[in-house]
Formats: sequence, C-alpha cells, structure tokens
Amino acid sequence: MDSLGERIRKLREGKELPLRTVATYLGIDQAILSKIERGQRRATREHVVKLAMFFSLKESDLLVTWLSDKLAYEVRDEDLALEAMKVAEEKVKYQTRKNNG
Amino acid sequence: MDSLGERIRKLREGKELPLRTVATYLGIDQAILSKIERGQRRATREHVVKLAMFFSLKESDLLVTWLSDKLAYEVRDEDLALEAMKVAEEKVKYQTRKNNG
DNA sequence: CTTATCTTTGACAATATTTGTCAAAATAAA
DNA sequence: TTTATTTTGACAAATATTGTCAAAGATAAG
Repeated sequence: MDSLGERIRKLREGKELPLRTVATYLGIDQAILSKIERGQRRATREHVVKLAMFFSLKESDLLVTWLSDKLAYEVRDEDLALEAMKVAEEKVKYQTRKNNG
Repeated sequence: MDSLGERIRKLREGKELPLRTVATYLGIDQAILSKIERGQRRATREHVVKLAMFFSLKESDLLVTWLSDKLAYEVRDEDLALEAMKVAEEKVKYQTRKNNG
C-alpha cells in the first residue's frame, strides 16, 4: 500500500538514477521531485502521466495510487475519515450509475 | 444519500425560512448559501459546524455528509474514482492504526 | 581530508483555486 | 402590480498550490 512518492522513489533508486534525471524528464526542479517522493508536495496529474511513461507503468495503475493519496490526504487527521470514506464510496457508486446507465 | 446542500435545503424549507435568515446566522451572503444548497459552492467546516447548531443536528452527522461530499468531489469525472476510493479506504485504515494503536 | 555528486531545506514568486460581496435578473407569492 | 425570495455572474480578497533558486546537508570517491 505504497504512496506515489514511495513507489517512484523505489523505482528511481532501483535504476540508480539521480533526482535530476527524472525531474528534468518531468520538466520540474529536482527540489520538487525530492519533496514529492517524501510526501511533502503532491504530484500533478501531468507528473503522474509522465512518470508512468518514464518507468513504463500502466498509467491507470499509477493514477489510482495518486488519486487514493489525494483522497487519503483530504481526510488526514479527521476522526470521521473512515466513516466519510465509506459514505463517499456509495456516493461515487451513485454518480457512476448516473453517468452511465 | 443526500449531499450537504440537499440536506440543508430540505431542513431550511421544512422550517419555511428564507436563505437570508440562515445565511446571516452563518455570517455569509445569501448568494453563497444558495450556491451551497445547489452544490455550486462548497461549505467550509465552519459553515457545517454552525449549520449543525442551527438545525440542532449532531455535528458529526453533518460533518460526515460534508466530508464525503468533498471526497466524491475530489474524484468527480474520474474513471478510476471507485477503484481509487477503495484503495484510499485501506490507506485511511492504515493511517488510523498508525495514529492510535 | 577534499572534492564532486546528490539530496534536502526554506525563502520567495507566480499561478490557480476558493471564498466571499454586490447588484441585477429571474422567480414566486401577496 | 408590488414585494419577498432566489439565482446568476462579475468581480475582489484570501488562501493554497506549484514552482524556482540558492544554500546547506549528506554521501561517496579520489
């Protein structure tokens, strides 16, 4: 259950690449990538798409990691986080039905 | 499975109160309350707390509605919304374990 | 120990998003 | 018609996000 940051740090270190290399590919300063990897900043969707390219991952795979990070972040230090999450899941199911069939 | 806006509109209309009355209680312009009720703007936590007071609801009850709205909003029009939501739920469970026991 | 490379930190700027006011237009009720 | 209520949209203020940059802190190599 890794965060996006943990995942890409592992991938990057697995290839023994410096932050600079990946950051340049993303078109951002290495300082930001450093922060993203350690969870101090959040990636944008564009970053995620490019990271999937860079590391040859399925885009949807990395997007789910990124989105779930965002959701968990949204209810960080909320007592009612889990309860809200469950209700939200139902709301999303309903939204989906509404958009499709 | 009402949104916060739907809930408070029903409550307000149930008491036959104009937007003005509730908006003044919240300390905001009625235009905003109108938008919140119709889901065009989002309430702040402060609004929610005051609304719970105003309508004599359990604060946590309304907070769950508000939080779940925020979560659902965060993944609006995302194909991977539901999948991300499920992963996020696990992440939240883990966070909780980390903070408590 | 010194130098070179890599990573982290923090101050700051630019941009985007959110939250609000206000006034006018639209709607509904008297 | 009037009067009260609600909705809309343009705009401003406040806040949050995303980024650069330069310096400080680690790590590794010579």
